[in-house]
Amino acid sequence: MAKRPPSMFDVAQASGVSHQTVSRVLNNHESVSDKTRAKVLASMEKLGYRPNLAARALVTGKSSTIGVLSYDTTLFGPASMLHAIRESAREVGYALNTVTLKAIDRESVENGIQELVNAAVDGLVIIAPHYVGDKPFSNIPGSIPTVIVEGEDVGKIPSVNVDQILGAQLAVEHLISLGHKRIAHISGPENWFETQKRIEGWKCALDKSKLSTKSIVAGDWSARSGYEATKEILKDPNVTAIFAANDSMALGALKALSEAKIAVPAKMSLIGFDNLPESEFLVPELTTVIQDFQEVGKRSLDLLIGQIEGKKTVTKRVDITPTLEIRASTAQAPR
Amino acid sequence: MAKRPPSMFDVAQASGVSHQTVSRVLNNHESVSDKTRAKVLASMEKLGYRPNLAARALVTGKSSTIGVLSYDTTLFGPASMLHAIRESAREVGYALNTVTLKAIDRESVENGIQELVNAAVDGLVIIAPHYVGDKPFSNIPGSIPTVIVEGEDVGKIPSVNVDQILGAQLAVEHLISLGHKRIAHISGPENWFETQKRIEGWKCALDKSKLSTKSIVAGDWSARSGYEATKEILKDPNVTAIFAANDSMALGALKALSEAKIAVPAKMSLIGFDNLPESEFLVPELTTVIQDFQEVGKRSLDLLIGQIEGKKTVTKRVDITPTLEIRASTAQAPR
DNA sequence: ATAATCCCTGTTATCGCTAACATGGCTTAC
DNA sequence: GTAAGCCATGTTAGCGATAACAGGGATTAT
Repeated sequence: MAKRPPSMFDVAQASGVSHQTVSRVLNNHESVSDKTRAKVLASMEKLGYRPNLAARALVTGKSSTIGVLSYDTTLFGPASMLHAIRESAREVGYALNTVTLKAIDRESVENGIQELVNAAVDGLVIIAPHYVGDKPFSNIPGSIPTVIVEGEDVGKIPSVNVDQILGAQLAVEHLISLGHKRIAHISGPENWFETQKRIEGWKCALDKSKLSTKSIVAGDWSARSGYEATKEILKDPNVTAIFAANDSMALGALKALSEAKIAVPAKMSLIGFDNLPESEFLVPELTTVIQDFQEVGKRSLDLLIGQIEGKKTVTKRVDITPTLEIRASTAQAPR
Repeated sequence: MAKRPPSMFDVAQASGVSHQTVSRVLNNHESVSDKTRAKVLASMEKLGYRPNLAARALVTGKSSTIGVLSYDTTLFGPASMLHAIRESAREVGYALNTVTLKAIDRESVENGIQELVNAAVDGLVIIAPHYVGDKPFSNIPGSIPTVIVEGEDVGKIPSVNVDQILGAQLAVEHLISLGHKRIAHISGPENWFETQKRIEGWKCALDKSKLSTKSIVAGDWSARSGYEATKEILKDPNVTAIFAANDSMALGALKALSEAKIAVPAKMSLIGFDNLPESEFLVPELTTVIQDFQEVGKRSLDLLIGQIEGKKTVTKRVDITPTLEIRASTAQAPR
């Protein structure tokens, strides 16, 4: 009843060749005559042959699987990157093994890495944009190709990064050009690289224009935190613009501003980061910084595959440039 | 240099036993003396031994991998379910192999299934909530345990479903109880089960109250489509409430209403579905129907594992009850 | 005391595939 | 015409684990 699925030997027998020839056909080896190849392919089709990946993995030592370590995949950013990575991986014949981090301390990250290493992944993509200490990850075997996404490249691991500082600068300079003098920032959680970089870009832009007042409140990326942070910021009546480190927090800010009866953008300009699909349909349409998550995911995988296939020219670092999308939530500073 | 990782034989040698004893220790086989076990465990630790999963998969015929077929994982719903499934799977020692569907026709679904079957998954979770024809999926080998999430159980495949009809009824009845007579519906894309069920619930609730006017416009789940649909709906000045089939479309509706200078909820009540994390921070806070995606994911996996481990009592169908979350976007119908 | 039983451990075969080497027929070169 | 070379194919040997059976020593039963 539950008979085994056909193996190479079955195919070999059915087409009157050796199993090795079947293997050669399967791997597109060149020295197989067209006639034999056709015969074998026909038998495979007829028997419904499917190669046993475990057997192949065992003998080649390659699992054709890429490990991805990521933080909360229900967030738009990670979800988008993961999606792009998955698609790209599929195109080149790799499956994904994803481990999701619950906490963001060093130990969790190393445990996650260990788990993927144990699963014998051929390569590793680490999307764990938190600061977890100065030391490079100790438990990535030297033999496993790795790419870090949106993380500081401790050690010499190739990485793909969006230029967060530039993104923040674009946002803040836009506000400055509209005449805003006091521009508050709702940042992300402290131990994220993205948080630090965006703060840096914000500060840098303010400094360039000799604006010394830097009011900042930390959020946690959630709409709720943006809402709370904004209430805090509003205690300073001189603030005329808010730069939120992501769109969700900007959305929360919008609510707080609405409750305080402060019109956006007439009395307060607001700018976000990420460009959620919904952001264009907020009231008012949210000005934001676009980072192309798809591109980040795709490039990460390219970089990783490059390493795995052992290309000579290994790029050490890929930078993605964010762009400013000006919509209706930013306007001239009120006089 | 690139020396092989230690195998069972290395561990066996280091601890002076046979490789089979090492295997027994690894699989917690009972008849191994405590002394031997300790010795072997020590050697494993010392050598940094990691079992080769490919070898195990080859001999046991089990890959310890579960295949998940899903549609657009950047959407909140699928992403949440996937997350829950992943976590639950990890707890019981299974990895996930996810294939994402680009299109929603029958062929794509069957191709996706084929891909996962080829990858020798031990079980299959299909999150493909589209209507793809009456026939059961032909290419799921009878031997592969399967669970369908949010789909019609064609054939006899166990499924996990949120009671979408009930959810829609809760929403619409809430509007009716507030005195609304003309309640428009922005539906999802036609070939989704969820779309059909929510339409059914909406119609059913209207019928119960003898409200015969049923204006409906289809969207595609996106905020943009909700925005467009609402502009269409507003051509009928008698509509006083809109039931959107998800929160994103409700968000788009909010924008269209704002542009038309129709106050929510004073002149128009609005209700969504899904409860996005952001929905509570929209202006006004969005009344919505909560479906517990986490629970759906978790239960799906439980059901699948039950089948895989061959439990006798196989539940055929799990129903999850949605709940209505009343917030500020719904109010008494204007007189 | 001898046989039966059980516990623990070892030996051998096997899973399905690829790598490496072996072989045999045919072309090419001198 | 024979050596050399090449192409297409076959043969053998593992990869690292588990399964099934075999066996030896201690304990228990007769």
